[in-house]
Amino acid sequence: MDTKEIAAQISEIRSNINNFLIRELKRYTIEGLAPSHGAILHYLFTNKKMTMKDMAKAVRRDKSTLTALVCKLVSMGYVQKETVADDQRSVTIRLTPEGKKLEPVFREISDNLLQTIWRGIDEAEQKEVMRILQKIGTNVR
Amino acid sequence: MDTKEIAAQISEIRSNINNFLIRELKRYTIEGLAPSHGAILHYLFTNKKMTMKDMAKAVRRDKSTLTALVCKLVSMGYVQKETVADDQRSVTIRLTPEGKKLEPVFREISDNLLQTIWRGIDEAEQKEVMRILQKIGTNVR
DNA sequence: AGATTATTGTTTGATATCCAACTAATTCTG
DNA sequence: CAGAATTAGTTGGATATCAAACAATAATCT
Repeated sequence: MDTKEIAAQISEIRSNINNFLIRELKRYTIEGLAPSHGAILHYLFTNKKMTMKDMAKAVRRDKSTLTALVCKLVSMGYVQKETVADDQRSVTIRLTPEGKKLEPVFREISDNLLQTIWRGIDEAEQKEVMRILQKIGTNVR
Repeated sequence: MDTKEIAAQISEIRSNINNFLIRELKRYTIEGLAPSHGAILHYLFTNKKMTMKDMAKAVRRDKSTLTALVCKLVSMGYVQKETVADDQRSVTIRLTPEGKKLEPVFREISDNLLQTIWRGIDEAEQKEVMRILQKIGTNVR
């Protein structure tokens, strides 16, 4: 494949990964969640509590996008918001008990995805491609 | 970088490429066009005439998305539509004279992008990463 | 302390995107 | 050949996304 098609290839892989995740979420009957919501939950599984600002940075989305995404997670009962005592501007988000129940499902979906992506690609190749992708990432930043 | 972060890395690179293209398009005073419009034009530079169906497949977008994208290009005067004589369902699109003028600009933007992406990555590495990305692409399809 | 500046999050408006339902035209089939 | 099935494109509805404008609070400076 021509090296000129790198952008198209990256774009297609991203799109396929997205579809994979949406399909998997459906399969586990978690309908209506997008990968971005999954990313938020992912961070909450390890962090317990984060401000909107930090989460926006973590999931690399605009703060206004995060407002909408979190709003949906709250309405679905997976996440709750609370204002910070010492800084009334800040809002933290955390998992509800219902949200915590999602962790094993997400872990499994994540494992499935990684196994699918790296199928037939040995560890040395994986490391090599990650190294170059990181370089590309900084190049185009 | 951990191989588990492949999805996030792919996603970020795509996003950065998109931003790069939007920035470049602005720089050349082609405001209001998204990379998807650029992809359509790109195919019209080499193909002269394509049906909506074929173009949707080429740019990997839903046909309804293509309707909207082409609609915008038409309204901006870069593209024109015409129904096919022997199949009244089909519509072909082609560049207007105004649209043809964009070719050198797009060629330059495309060259800039490729040069940016591959900076400091030698040809063997480029080939290797493309090979593995292609494998990933089929894995996750 | 009071005024200015910076930060945090929400709201609003615009757009790309997909899916499902639809229309119109063509092709297939019995 | 007439009815059924397929195909090409559009329309409508939903959503993720960003940027800009805004409100509220905190920090800084004079």
